[in-house]
Amino acid sequence: MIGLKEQAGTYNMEYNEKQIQIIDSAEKLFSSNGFEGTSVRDIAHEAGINIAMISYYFGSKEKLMEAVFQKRTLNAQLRVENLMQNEALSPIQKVFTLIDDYVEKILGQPEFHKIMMREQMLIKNSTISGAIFELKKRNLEYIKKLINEGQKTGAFKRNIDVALMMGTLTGTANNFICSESFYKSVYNMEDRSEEVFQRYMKKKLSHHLKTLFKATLTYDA
Amino acid sequence: MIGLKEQAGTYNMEYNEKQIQIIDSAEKLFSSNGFEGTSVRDIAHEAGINIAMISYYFGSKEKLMEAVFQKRTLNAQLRVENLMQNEALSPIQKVFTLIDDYVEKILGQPEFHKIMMREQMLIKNSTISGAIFELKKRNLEYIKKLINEGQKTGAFKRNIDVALMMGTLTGTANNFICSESFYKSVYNMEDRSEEVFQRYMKKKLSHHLKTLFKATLTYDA
Amino acid sequence: MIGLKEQAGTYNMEYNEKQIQIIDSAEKLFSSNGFEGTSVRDIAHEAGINIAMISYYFGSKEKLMEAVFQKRTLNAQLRVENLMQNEALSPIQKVFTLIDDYVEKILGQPEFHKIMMREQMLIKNSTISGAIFELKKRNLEYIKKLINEGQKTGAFKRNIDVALMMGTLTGTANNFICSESFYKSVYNMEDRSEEVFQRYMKKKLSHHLKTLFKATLTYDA
Amino acid sequence: MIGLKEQAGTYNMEYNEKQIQIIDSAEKLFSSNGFEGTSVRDIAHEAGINIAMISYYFGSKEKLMEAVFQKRTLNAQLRVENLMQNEALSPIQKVFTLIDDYVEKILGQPEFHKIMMREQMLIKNSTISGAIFELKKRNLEYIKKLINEGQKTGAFKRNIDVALMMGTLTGTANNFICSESFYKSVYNMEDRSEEVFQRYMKKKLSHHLKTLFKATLTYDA
DNA sequence: CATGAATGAGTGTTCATTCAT
DNA sequence: TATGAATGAACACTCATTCAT
Repeated sequence: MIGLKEQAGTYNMEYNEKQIQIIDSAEKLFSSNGFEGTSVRDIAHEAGINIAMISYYFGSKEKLMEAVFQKRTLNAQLRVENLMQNEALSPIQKVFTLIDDYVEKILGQPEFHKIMMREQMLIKNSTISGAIFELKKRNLEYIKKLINEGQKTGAFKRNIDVALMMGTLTGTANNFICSESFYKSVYNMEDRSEEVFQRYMKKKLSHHLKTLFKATLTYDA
Repeated sequence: MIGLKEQAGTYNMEYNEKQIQIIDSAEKLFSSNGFEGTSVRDIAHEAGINIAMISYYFGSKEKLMEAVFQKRTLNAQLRVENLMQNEALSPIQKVFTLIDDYVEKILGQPEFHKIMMREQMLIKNSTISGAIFELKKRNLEYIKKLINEGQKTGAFKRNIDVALMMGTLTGTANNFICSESFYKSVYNMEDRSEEVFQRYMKKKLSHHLKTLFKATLTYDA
Repeated sequence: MIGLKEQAGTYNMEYNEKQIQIIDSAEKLFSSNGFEGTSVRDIAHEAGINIAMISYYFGSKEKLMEAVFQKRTLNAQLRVENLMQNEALSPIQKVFTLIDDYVEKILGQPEFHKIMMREQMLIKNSTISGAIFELKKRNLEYIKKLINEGQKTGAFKRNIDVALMMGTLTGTANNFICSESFYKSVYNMEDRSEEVFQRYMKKKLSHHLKTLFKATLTYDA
Repeated sequence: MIGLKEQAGTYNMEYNEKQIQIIDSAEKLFSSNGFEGTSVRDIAHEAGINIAMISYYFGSKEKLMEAVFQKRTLNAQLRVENLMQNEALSPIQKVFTLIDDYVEKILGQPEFHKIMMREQMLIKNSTISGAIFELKKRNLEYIKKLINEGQKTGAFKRNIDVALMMGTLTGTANNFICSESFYKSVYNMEDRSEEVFQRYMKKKLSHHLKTLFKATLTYDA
């Protein structure tokens, strides 16, 4: 309990092996079965630890959820910021990089993003949904700047709804991870390994989004 | 229990007043609080009926969920079929109609679509996720035909990934209903009535998707 | 664990600083929230020591309780013995001194006496309730002697039930500490400091009991 | 649950057989082992009912406690009121009746009064301790009137602290039920049946208190 | 000598469901 | 047909205690 208070809310908290085990198991189960659909017993069993440890380490099931969230969100922000400041890339190249990054991230960690989606969907505002809100707002600002850049140089057309474009990016990717089996069937890849399928889809999804964005950002209707 | 077996799985089942009350309450609560986050007691209370009625009428909480799903999905299919057969519309007009239809439907019944999303996300295949799968497959075939039509007339370019286009349509719309409060904030409409905001967003979202689709379908990179 | 066995049951055991901290915190919390209502975590936190120390020093929560009891009871006995042997006082003066002593003791350490009351009430015989039993028996004998003295000199009337008189003394005082807020309200002293109220009540209670005892011991019905 | 709300707080609530079983078992166990020392599982087992029934019928363990309290307190008040209005009795006769009543009640239901004592002792104000507070206040007023009556007729002396007299009455009786085994030993009645001992002690305790009160109320120091 | 980590049994409560009527 | 009563399993969480260091 003592350790708990010291760590709560900090970003540099370092988890020990058991805590990481718990967080990973929680991530997996939350995203498979939902927050409510996952019991602390399930998590403890999956992680191979005693039930009481979860309360011991994280205080509560919800706090554990927050830990899952924080641990994963941490680095995402930094990457976007760096990209924006890279002056070697043209606006459209930046957009493409953004797409590649996002597709890579979301297809590489589908479980985690499912959790985030689920949290967003809830009406009652959890700590987490608030954090997601802030994250999106920040990202929106960065991307707005990026689009503006392109518009100034004439590379992008005017009248672009950046928020909805962002919604299309995340929405399309989220849609994919929620419908993996559907896409597997569509592309006749039911028998391929998960890895092969994922690599294939990363390419496809990335290409699709790039086409989409390039057309929309540059094509004058 | 007797009535149950006769009804299960049929499409033309007619529900009595109480059953409809139950289904409506269930839809509302499931989408607000999730499937696991909603208790049968909550549903019974919301519907103003006895707890036991739910098991009595629907057999189980899950079966009730299926009933919610079936009731709402029923008509959707017919509309798509009709649209496809309408020879008065050009392919792009059909695409636009499809978009309008979908936006109208999803923003008009966000609760229901949230349920569907949640079900899709689950790993363990429920009856419902299977039904969603089939629904999507059918829709995909229709839309593929529609795109082909356009490609034949030269209105649409080649190399279009219809499945992912569909994913973009549904994904963008789903993303919106999951992030309503985010968009409200982005468009500075926190103080507007729910109705006004919804009407505004229907237009915006529809326009965005049309631009997106027109550019992507017709612009040759 | 090693030190434990040596200490258990002895009367002259000397506690170190930490142990005294623990005992004091335990006394405070036990009397506020009851034995079952107090967790070792609470005690550890109150005492500012590690949870494990309690088991380490005292073996168990119950043994800690016994330590609380023993520490406080130790000196009480000696004072009664001394009083009885004081030949300078008349029987009624001894009774009055006894009353003053008891009131002083019980109002000065209400927490501790609440614990004792609680232990006495329990059906299942704890080590402590046994110790209380013995304590009361010894005290009864002393007081019987005292009353007999007075009866021999004719100062006290015959037919006095000493056990019940003792019950009245302790019962009245105990009743007070269990109903402090009631008495505070009765005497309109809600706003006075705890100290002022306690001093006031010591006087009142002492006077009341003296009147009671004098009347009962000397008044011939 | 529905029935619960209708009944809560009412005085005329009628409990069904199972509810009474639960209340009786709860009373027994609470008074033996304390509130915290009694688990709902214990109560369920003692009452021979399912654990869940306790929450079902009473909402919570605490509410059950309140039910125990309310059920028993109900009639006590009425009896005191009636006694006060009885014009056939002299003040001292009323006091004696009060004593007889109280002794009868408390020795007849020692378990229940132990619960009340325990609740009173707690620092954190429960609903019950509040109810006890009110009960005592009301009773104090009645008894004050009674004493005043006696003082007007000259039967009782002046300068009587009614609150503390009441404290002596309840304190002495409470002390007895908390120390039954002590008194059994004192009066050498360890081998007598519970019934015989109780009858004997009712007489003794009643006599003691009457002597005490008569002496104190009438003897002019 | 001292403690953070860990445990398994226990807590009160809520769950979806079934039973008796 | 309809329901209040009842159930056993499960829930998140806390407990006093022990262990490894």
